[in-house]
Amino acid sequence: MAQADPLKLDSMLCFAVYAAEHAFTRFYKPRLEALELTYPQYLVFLVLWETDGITVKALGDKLFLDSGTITPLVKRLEARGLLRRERDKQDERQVRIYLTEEGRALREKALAVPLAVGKALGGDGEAAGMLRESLHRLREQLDASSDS
Amino acid sequence: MAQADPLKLDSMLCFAVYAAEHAFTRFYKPRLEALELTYPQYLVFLVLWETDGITVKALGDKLFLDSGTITPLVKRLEARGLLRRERDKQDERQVRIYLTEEGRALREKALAVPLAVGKALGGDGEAAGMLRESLHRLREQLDASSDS
DNA sequence: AACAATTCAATTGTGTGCAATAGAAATTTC
DNA sequence: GAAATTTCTATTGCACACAATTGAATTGTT
Repeated sequence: MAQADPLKLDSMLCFAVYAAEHAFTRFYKPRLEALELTYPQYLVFLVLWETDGITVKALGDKLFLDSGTITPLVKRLEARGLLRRERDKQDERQVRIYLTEEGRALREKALAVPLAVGKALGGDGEAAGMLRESLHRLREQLDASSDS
Repeated sequence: MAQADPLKLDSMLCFAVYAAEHAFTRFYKPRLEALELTYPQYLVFLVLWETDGITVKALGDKLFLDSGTITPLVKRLEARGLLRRERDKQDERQVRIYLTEEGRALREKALAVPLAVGKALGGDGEAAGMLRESLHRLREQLDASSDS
């Protein structure tokens, strides 16, 4: 049966995504207080712990953020001594981001965060994995249509 | 099999939600240009077209936004003559929001937007419906844990 | 009725997020 | 190898988004 009212808020996938995203941010906030990180800052560290020395561009590509967001975000983290920005010697257009000892050390505290998520969601993580893949496909479909 | 690295970005449900939300915003942006609305402004109108005369508080509850976000957002729409804010006579703490004729007229143009989404996602909408319900449950689980 | 507690909208301050632009550096084209 | 194009970071301006606070209005208590 087709939707009677095509503009009904609660029937919209976009709003379900929007609301879930805010719920995640609210959920993370108190859990990230021990690290003194905001959620986007936490995402930056997830990338850096995997790939130290990444360029600003590559970081933005991974997180789907542009330089207008990344640059000030990373600068705040640099001001706190958690990382260091350095222009690439081979290609001086690029700026590479390196963790400081303090930034690397944050990782230990961060391990508690995904545990809290797992606890909140319950289950064995299979349902969460399926949902994650559905969202991945959704993002690809939306991005593919955005170009055209 | 449990996740080898619990801090791997691409394995995280939170990031899948985060990225999908941004993709939706990017997707909507050009589609909402005909209405000259941002995505959050569009959400406000979805509510108002359903429930004209709603209070600022109730609007915030529906969209999971607080007064610090809603108040300036609605004021911008009022400045453009799309709606009108009026203090409730019975309870003067409350401000009710009423559509103007121009705000009501926007609805016609808005009908094209969900059609574009349906086209981008393909299918009969069943998969989208399932995904929407999964996200709804996810939000409830996160909010329930946020309180505690 | 008087006072305390609660509710609600608005404001301030900080941190994203993106469009548009600027400017430096590298690459391509000729 | 000089000029045009592209790539990359940074900046500016505008719009969310939330925490914390304020102040007005209402409700609850005695």
